[in-house]
Amino acid sequence: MPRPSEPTRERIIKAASALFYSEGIRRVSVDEVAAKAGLTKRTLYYHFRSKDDLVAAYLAARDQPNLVLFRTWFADAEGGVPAKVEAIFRNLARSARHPKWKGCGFLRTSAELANMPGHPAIRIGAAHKKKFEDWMRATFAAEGISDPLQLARQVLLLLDGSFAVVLLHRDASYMETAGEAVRALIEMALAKRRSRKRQLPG
Amino acid sequence: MPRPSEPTRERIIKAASALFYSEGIRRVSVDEVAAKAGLTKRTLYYHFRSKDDLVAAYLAARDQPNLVLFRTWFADAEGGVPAKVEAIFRNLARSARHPKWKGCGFLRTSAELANMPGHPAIRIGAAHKKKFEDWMRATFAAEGISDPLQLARQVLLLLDGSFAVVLLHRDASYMETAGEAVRALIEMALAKRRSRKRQLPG
DNA sequence: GTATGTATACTAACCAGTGAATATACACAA
DNA sequence: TTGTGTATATTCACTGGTTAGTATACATAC
Repeated sequence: MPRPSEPTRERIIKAASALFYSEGIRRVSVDEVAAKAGLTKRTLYYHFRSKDDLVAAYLAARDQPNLVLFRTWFADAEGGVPAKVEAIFRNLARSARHPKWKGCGFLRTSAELANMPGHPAIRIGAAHKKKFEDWMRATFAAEGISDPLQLARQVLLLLDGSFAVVLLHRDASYMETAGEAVRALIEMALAKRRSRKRQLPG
Repeated sequence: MPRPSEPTRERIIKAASALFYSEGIRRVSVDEVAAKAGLTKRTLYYHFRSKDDLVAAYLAARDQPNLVLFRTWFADAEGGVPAKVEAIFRNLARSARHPKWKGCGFLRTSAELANMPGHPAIRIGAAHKKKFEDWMRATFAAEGISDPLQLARQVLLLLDGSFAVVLLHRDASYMETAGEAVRALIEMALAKRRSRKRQLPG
C-alpha cells in the first residue's frame, strides 16, 4: 500500500525521536521503535538502511525546530540584545522544569557515540550547534561588537554547559545563572564598543 | 589465594575505567572488563554486585584525582585568581588535544544514564561537580566577591560547556575561549568589590 | 505487471548474571 | 610439626533474554 511514503517515514522518525530522546540511543531497540510506530521492524528497515541511519534522521528532524524555537524566544523578548539572549536561557529553564526534559538530544547523542567521531549523527549535531553559533555571531556583528565570534562561542559554551549541568543536578536554576553570565558578557562587549566609538572623531 | 584483595579490585576498576571512559558504559560488556583485567567474569562478580556497581566504582575512583589535578593547575599558575582559574581551562585544552581524550567521564555517564535519575553513578558525578563548585565558591569568597556562589556556578557552567562543545566539535580552542569568559567574569566581580570598597570610609 | 511497501519468521551474536565446584591462606588444635 | 576447618578468592560452564539485521513471501496502487 504505497501510501505517499511520507507518513510512514515520518511516523517512524516521530517514534524514534520520542524513544531515543527519552531513553537514549543504545537503550532503545529497533523493535521498540517499530512497535511504537505501529509497524514491524522489517518495514522500518525498508525505510532506513540501519539503526545508525535512523539515529541520524532523528537528530536531523530536530535541527530546524530547535533553532526556530530559539529564534522565537529571542524575537518575542523585550529589551536589547542582552535581554533577548538572556530570555533564551529563561525559556530554556522553564522547559527544563518539565519532568520529561532530558537535556539536549544532540549533546547526549554525542556523549553516547563519543567513540565514533565520524558518526553521521555527530556531524548533524555539530552542524546544529554551528548554526546556533553563527546566528549569535551575526546578531553580535550587527550590534558592532568587535569580536562577535568569540562572544557567540561563549554564549554557546554557556548554553551547552547549562544542558550538561542541569541534566546532572536536575536543578534548572543553573540556566538562569548562565543567562545572567551571558547578559553580563554581552553588556561588557557592548560597553567596549561604545567606549571605542566615543574615542572616534565626530 | 587471598592476596590482600586490594590489587584485584583495583585492577578491575582500572580496566573498567579505561574501557568505560573510552567506549562508553553500555557499549562495554562485563566480559570485556574482566578480560582486560585478566580474570573471568565470575571473579568480577565476586568483587562487585552488579555492572551498575562497577560503573559507580569507576566514577568514584576518578573523583579525587580529577579534583587534585584542577587544584594543582590552579596552584601552579602565576598571577591572581582570574589568571589561576583561566589556567585550569588552558591546561584542560592541552589535555583535550590528546587523541585519547573523550570529554568528561562524569558528564558522559550522566548523559548515557539520563533515564535513570537516581542511579548511584549519577549521584557520584553530581557530588563531584558540587565539590568543584564549592572549591570555587570558597576561593571567590576569600577574595571578597559579593556573590561567590553565583560566580562559582558560572565557572562550572563554562567548564562543563567546554567538555560538551569540545567533545562535539573536537576543537579544543573552545576551552581557551571559555577560559577568557571566566577571566572576564571574575575580573568584573573583583572590580565591583573594589569599587564598593572604595565607597567605604577610610 | 511492475514499483512500492508491509509482514512472518528467522539467524547469529551478544550480554548480565548465576550454580556448582575448586583452590589457597591462615587460625588453631593435637 | 602436622592436621583440619573456614573464610577468601577464583574458575568453568551455563541460562534466559535481547539485539541488529535478513530471506522470503505477500499485498496494493497505478
